[in-house]
Amino acid sequence: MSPSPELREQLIDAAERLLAERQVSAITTRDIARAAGLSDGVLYNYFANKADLVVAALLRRYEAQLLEFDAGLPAAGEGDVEDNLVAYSEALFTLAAATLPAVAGLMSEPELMNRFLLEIHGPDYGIQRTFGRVGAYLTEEQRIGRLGEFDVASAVIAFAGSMIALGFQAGLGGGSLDAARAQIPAIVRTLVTGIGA
Amino acid sequence: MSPSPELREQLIDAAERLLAERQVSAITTRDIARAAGLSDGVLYNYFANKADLVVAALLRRYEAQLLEFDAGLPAAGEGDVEDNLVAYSEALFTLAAATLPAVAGLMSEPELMNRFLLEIHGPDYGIQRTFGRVGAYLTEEQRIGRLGEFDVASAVIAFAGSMIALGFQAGLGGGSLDAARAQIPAIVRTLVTGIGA
Amino acid sequence: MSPSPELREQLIDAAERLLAERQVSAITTRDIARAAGLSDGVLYNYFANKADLVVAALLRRYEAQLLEFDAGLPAAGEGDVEDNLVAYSEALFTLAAATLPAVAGLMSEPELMNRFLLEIHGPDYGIQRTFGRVGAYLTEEQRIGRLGEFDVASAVIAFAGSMIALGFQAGLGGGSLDAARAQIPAIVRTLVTGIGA
Amino acid sequence: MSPSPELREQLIDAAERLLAERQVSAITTRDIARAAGLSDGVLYNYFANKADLVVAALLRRYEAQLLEFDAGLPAAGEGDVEDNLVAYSEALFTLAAATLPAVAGLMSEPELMNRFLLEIHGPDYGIQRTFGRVGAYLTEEQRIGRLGEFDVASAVIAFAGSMIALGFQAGLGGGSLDAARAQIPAIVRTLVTGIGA
DNA sequence: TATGAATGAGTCTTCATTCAT
DNA sequence: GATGAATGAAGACTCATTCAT
Repeated sequence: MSPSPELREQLIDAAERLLAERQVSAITTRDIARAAGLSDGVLYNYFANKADLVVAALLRRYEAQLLEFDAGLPAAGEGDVEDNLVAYSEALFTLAAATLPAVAGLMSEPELMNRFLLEIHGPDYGIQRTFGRVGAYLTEEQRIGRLGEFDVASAVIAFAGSMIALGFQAGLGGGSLDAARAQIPAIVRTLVTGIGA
Repeated sequence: MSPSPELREQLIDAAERLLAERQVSAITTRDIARAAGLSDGVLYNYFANKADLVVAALLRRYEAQLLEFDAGLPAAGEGDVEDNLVAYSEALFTLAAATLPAVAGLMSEPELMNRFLLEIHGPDYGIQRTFGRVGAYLTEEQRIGRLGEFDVASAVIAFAGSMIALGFQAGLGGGSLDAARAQIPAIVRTLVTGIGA
Repeated sequence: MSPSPELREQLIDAAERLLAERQVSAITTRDIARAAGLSDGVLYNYFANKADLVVAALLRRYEAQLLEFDAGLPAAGEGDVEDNLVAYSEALFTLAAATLPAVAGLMSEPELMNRFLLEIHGPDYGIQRTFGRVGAYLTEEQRIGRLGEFDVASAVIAFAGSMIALGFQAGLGGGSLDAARAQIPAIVRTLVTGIGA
Repeated sequence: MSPSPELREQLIDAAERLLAERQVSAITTRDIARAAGLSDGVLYNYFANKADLVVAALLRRYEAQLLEFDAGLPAAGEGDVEDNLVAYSEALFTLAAATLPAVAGLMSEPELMNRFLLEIHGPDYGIQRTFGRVGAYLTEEQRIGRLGEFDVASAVIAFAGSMIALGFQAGLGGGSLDAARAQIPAIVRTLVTGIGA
């Protein structure tokens, strides 16, 4: 039907779509084929096996979310520091909310998990990049004196972790993402001022 | 053989044990029966289906970990505040490291996940209780002036989240738990002082 | 239905029966289950996989044929030597005709072939036993002077080989086994007298 | 690309090559197409189906081996009779070693087997020709008195069968072809002198 | 009530064959 | 005629669940 082999794309798209609604283990090769409007066997014309396709879809999904993460992040030295930190935190929150379910779903498939982590652990991917972006911002603001003395690595964990916890609460508790997002400024405030006497 | 239905307990115990080493999806009803030294069918005399048994086992497991969490936490007003916060953080970290894999494993079985969350969202369970414990400590220290002004709910998220992120890093990156644990004091320090100028 | 686990036997029986009419590769697990009047999955309650069941069936089949081979073979020193050699040859022919198709069918499944040969290469099985039986007879007749000087190993190959070739001709050419069997005395005669001037 | 349909030949060549290394059942149409440097579908422009192509390749292969068999066989009346018989036997052994695996492989595909046998049973092919060649030699040597009185047909079976048995032993027992070949003179000697007292 | 054998739907994967370009 | 992507039937194997004993 399609003249050129963009069926590969169709398959990845379909898998990506399904990944957005269900866990990996709840998606069958037939599901993917159906979702792509293709027959059962096509998959194996483009991928060695189900795992290969799923990893491709996960990477695509992840990459898209990373791009979104990068977009529109404020630069150090501009605007209000705390506002900027809120912006960074919101991006982290969005990323966590979109990424965690899929990553968690991977835990039931150790093989997939390993494949995925292997692919993702280049310098351009994932944790490195995300945390790097936040760390770079904090470092720079610190250098120009708009933030105090603190351990940047610890701060990155605190920011990322808070957003992950917020995402978890929303994801698990069934609460809305928006309600969770509303808590971000207060959390940022707390991280900025500290809780010490 | 056994006259009284403590087979139910045996089954839950066995399932709990298996849950400690493998993901839900990698555990078959036969595995559980074998581990319990019982026959394949008993399960259905005490539980409607596999899901019911697994949920029971997860709750048991979770409860045990919560008890451990509670044990030995310092009281407000005693000792050094920051030392106490490190103790709380370590307990949170241990809980996260022990709990996250199992919870993540649940994500592949939406039905189980829902059932589990439903059960867990009583006031005596889970996040409420855990967060409550931390929150109570912070509130009390704040009241007696050993901590400053801050939003307790936000602080709880910051502490819990940092520990979750640390656990994630260790779990996914393949790093050791001990290496991760070593970072706790620095993180607590950051949370106490804040990052503001 | 059946009270005791003789389903294992039923399965082997069914496989053996199918093996008598078709090649291994043309027999599906479902075929075997159907033939045994059982459901698709039973097989895996008694065997690790299809190969295990097939090997068991092949061995059973082979063993039965070996028993038949042994039965009624004349002893050295009794009766007419050439008559005895005809009897041995007929037994070899029967064995070859019954065994070759199945063994040949195995060649398309290297794994099965290896498994089968491994099992069969005990001293009590197969070529060793068969050839040994013929070799022992020849050696004894030679010792008591009812046969001349010759290399026993070579003679065994000549006898067995002739019968295999006869079986092949019948099997492949579509000729009847009886027609082939009728040629045995002449062949034995030739082997006894030799073709030298 | 190629204007004339010698693609047919390319396909047969490729199939023949693959047949030399694997069993029929382990060769896919795609394998053949790839080996021929052609596309998956061409096959069906020149053959009704896979079976047709495979049969053509088997015949080609068989024919080549028969030619090789014919080449360099000694003529009756020349040289030493027993040396000549060894030469014939070696040729038979080589033929058996090269042919049996492929033929055995066919047994898993009854349809192919039948087609192959049908084609092969012309007077110019196969057993007829091979056996005929050996038979003709024996008959002639017998006529000129260099061999004794014996039934030629039986002798042919004895020679061919011994070589087949030797090939089987080597093939199944895992022994080397050379080791098997070394036994040929002793076997020929036995067939010449006979085993009678 | 406990047993554990039997069930059979469901999973991934392979591959001969077709057919639009 | 040649291409090679698409098809879909079929195969081996797993496992939650049932039920006769």
